[in-house]
Amino acid sequence: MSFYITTPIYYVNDVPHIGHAYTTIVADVLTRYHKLFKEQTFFLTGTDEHGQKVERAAAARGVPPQQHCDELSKRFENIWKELEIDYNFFIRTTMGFHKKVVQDCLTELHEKGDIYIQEYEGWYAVSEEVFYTEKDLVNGKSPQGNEVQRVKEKNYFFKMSKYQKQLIEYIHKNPTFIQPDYRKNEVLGFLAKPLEDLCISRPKARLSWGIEIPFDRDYVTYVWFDALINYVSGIGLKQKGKEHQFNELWPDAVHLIGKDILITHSIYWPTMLMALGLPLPKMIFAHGWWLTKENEKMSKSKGKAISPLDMKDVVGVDGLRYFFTRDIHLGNDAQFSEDLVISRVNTELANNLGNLFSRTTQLITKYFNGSVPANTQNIEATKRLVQTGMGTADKVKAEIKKMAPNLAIGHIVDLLNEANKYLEETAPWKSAKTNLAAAGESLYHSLEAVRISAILLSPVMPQKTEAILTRMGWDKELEIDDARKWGALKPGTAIQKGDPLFPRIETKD
RNA sequence: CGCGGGGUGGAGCAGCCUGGUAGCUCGUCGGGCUCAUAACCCGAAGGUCAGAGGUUCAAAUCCUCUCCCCGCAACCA
Repeated sequence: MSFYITTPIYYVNDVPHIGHAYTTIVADVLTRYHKLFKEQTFFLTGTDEHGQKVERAAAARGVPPQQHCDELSKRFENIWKELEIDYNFFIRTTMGFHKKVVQDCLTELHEKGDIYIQEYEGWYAVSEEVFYTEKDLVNGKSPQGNEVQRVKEKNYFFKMSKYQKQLIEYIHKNPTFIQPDYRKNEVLGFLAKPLEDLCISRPKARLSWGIEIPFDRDYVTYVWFDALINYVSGIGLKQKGKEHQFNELWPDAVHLIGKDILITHSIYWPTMLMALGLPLPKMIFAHGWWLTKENEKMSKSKGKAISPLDMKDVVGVDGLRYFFTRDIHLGNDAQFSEDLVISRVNTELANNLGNLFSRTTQLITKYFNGSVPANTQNIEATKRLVQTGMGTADKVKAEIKKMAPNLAIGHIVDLLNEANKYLEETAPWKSAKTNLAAAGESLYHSLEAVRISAILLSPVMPQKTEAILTRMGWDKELEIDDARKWGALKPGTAIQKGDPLFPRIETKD
């Protein structure tokens, strides 16, 4: 059992924004969880680099398109580094091996008869270099108001329609193939109408920045063929020596996407795979959007106040990762604002986790010379806490398997709440004066709650949780089994005091 | 009749598929504690679940209709 997750490849010309960051962070968090579960994982992301926009942007700058892409692609790689994204491979559609795989796929489908050439007529706006259909035209001109002329052009088409019936059957037989369920219904609704075939080429005369069609050197392939293939080329399809890796990973593939590209991923891509005789990915999961407080989609024009990515400077990278994972039910839309981020981070990270850790370590320092007290279980309340704590790891795992990281974190927060209550109930700051053993017991178990929570939160906040665990002398490689074992922390271990790991963030007003 | 999502105490949401005392977080109010990052703990107020009709012993939950928000609308060379 392995876990292979992909993000879409981002259009290299785009400035990295909240949407890119959200998808990528969620993919990273899920990957790290599966690693914690000791599964083989593979996380693929990258950039989509061909097409007219890139060609034009490069020309406008007076640089070769490849150089333009090299520079812009780096912006994504750099920001992923900042956001602690730990991908296995960063694919770029301009990489040689990828082009080769795309061409091999095109050849295969051409030979099979699933790609054919056909002549079309349309209205061409010379100044814009864009084709329009009859219904696009406004008063006989392009939507931008430019002159259009009638032009004929030949292009290659993929026989998508041929696989429509097969795809519908597949979706019915595999109810979790497209998630959430309501997205599956949306796709089935789309498939209720006859599919048209997919145009997959552009003549070089109009677009040269693309992958050349191997059986017709006057054309390059366009968008979908170039881009979607990355999901299989990136893990070794049609590459010598990588067959094993490909076969191992591909059937477990999860495509994490935004809901805007649901149709391309749930219809174009599966039919392409069917034509290529490849199995379909295990799951296509479409997530929702972050909206403004007014429930509007975030856009550059509207969100001028604060860039969501700048939130990492306010709440830290781990704080932002926590918010993205915790504050939204994967699939749905949710609101994003500075207030919401700060509030979530303050209540759950500063007040709940940070403060619990802080009070526990300070009491241990004060009454036990900074070394972990004995693990006894004589107090009634201890048993209840242990009971909750032992079950947390499996609850977290179950929620992650259901693609519900927000609920997974919810179980961890529950444990932390329990621990805070426990501390209140057992009041070691009082009992230390009359019954040191009882105080030690309650501090030991409070600390265990923190240790287990930290291990279980490590996929979400790699840096902060490492800092917590280091302070309690826990330097093992993290795995979920250690979060199942209540009492694994060795009595006598030295605890380091330190500054608050999650300082409260003060709001301006 | 384009497709889809949503309308649940002041705010943000869960619950709806598989009907059966309306739940969570924040906020508000009162109390406790004082180890801790003005944190932590206990308690309270506050909702006829957008509206109407229907099915049912029973509906936020199923069906029908209406109103209101919000997205998407690929391919279309």
